[in-house]
Amino acid sequence: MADVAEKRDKTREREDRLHRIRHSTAHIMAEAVLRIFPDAKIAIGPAIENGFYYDFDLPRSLSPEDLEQIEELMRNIVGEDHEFRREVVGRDRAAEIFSDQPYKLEILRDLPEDEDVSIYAVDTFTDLCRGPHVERTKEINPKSFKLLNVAGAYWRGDEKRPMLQRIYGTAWENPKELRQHLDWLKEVEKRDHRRIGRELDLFSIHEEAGPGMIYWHPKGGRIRQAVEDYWREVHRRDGYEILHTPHIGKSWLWETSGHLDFYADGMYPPMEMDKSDYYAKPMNCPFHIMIYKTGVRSYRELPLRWAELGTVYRYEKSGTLHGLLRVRGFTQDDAHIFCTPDQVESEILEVLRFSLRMWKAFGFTDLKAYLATAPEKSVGSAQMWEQALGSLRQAIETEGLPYEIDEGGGVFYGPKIDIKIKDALGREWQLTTIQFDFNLPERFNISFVDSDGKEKRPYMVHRALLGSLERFFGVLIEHYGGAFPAWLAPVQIVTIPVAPAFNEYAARVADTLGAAGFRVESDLSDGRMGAKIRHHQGQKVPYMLILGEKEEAAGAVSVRPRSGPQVNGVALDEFSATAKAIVDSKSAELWPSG
RNA sequence: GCCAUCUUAGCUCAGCUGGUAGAGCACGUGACUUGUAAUCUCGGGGUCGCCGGUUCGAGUCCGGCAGAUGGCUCCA
Repeated sequence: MADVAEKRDKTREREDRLHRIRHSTAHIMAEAVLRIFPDAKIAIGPAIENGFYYDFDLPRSLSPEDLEQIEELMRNIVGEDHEFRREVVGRDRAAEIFSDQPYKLEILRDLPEDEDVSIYAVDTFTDLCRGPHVERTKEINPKSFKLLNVAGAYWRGDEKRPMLQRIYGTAWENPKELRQHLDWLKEVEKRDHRRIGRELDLFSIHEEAGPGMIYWHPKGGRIRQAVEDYWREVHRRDGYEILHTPHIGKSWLWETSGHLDFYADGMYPPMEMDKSDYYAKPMNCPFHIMIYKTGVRSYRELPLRWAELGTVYRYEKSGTLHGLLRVRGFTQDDAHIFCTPDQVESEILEVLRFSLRMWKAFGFTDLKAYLATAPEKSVGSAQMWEQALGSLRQAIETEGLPYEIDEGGGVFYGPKIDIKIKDALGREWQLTTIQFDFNLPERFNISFVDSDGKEKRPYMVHRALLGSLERFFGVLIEHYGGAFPAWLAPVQIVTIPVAPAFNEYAARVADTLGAAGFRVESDLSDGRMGAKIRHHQGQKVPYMLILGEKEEAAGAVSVRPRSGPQVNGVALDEFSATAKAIVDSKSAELWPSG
């Protein structure tokens, strides 16, 4: 126990130290920028994950060469070993110091009146700042920070305010950590799903046909099919029914749901037909409610668990689109649960468990939940919020999932759990969401007949586990770097003859394995075997089967798993059985070790 | 949508201060008939993102538009 506490203290100490270093480096950068642009207006410059930034209002835009120059200046300043001096000053004095810094004056104005105002000075640079900082610049290693890029950023994040130039940098305790971080950034770039998507021929996007729209190629389609097959199977097992609903709906539907009032900006504009306006759906829920309303529902038929791989369209601003991760058309793995108040707790627990099982199957085990409570304006009674929140919290705690409470971060129509998953590079992705909806049942006036014969309002829960198939695909690609486990790989096996004389055997083996249910190809092209191995290794095919005279004579194959050493002379039946077991178990391992 | 940068062959990229486009990979062809991460030969392929301007002449300079990239913002 003491060890754990000690370790936690050490971690916190290190984080604190890094925070000081980063924040102080940001100040040094501001000084360097001011030396080059004496008229620059400075905004804010905090420490962030892995580094820092500082926002400036400058007479001209910065170039990469400017960054080099700034970085050089920073090293000089750091090398001169200046002291960081903290001083508490009166407001008037502060206003005087920053009289030609309008952004600082604005911050000063917004600080609570009873709070001390502190300033930090280092060398020639003084900043309005709460701190903390390092004591002297020698605590910053001149070889352990690097400026990364320049980006536009609105003052105070408000698009109506001026656009500033933000310089991002990364800073560490020592050069080795910096190098590791830069390597990590390289790895991130290598795994970029847009690059891998092209290299492995998985998907494409076409500006001339509509940005933000995903075209799944045959190999991407195979992966999607494997995902969907699994998804349908586990939903069936978990008592869900699968729905299919239209892509467009008349304005009545979106007026009733409230989307046109609250969400019109996010919707594609209407198509007019027969004097009615039709909208592409941004969500599936109203359609599911229409199905709910086709009959009188008894408490005996609840809970209803209705799922749909429903393709929705949302207008996303052009600047926000990003590969598969931010798109305008996508397929949600959506479901709506209609249940009685008594069933809420067990339904939520089951949804959460279901979600955890699914993530495990896809190879994600590091999950964290975020529980969002009521925002200022909300619909639904306090008692409903309380019960719903209680069931969410209960479920998280029962499952022992780490979680944080996002106070007031909920949406107006109900509390929710968002689950973030951590990928192989330690990045968090928010995909799963489980949300109560107190709004739509009201608006569409849905009900069930309870055991006492009275009509009551059911609880409605939205949930998407993978989120959207497109976004999930992007995360999956980056998580595995394109080296998918055998059950997901678009091509699971390639047979490679050592020479053309064995083409016939390679084709026969491929046929046999194809008949056994594998996604298999034979490479009978003209190239040398070495070139074929290189090619398919690059395509990250899980199994290459090398076939020559010895193999053919024995009815065997030599297995070259994507990872790990080749296994020679495996009987074809045995290979087939072993590979099938690995595929069926969704294992990340490709071959039994030992 | 906003700021910055970018857009040359299917992909990755060269093309200096303006003088009518080039490499590697990929693809096609022919040869070789091969045992573990690139065999050799020859060849096809680009209205240099689109529109306009400056110029005797624009891939190159200027303007507009589109898209992409890095951010900001948004994501009831």
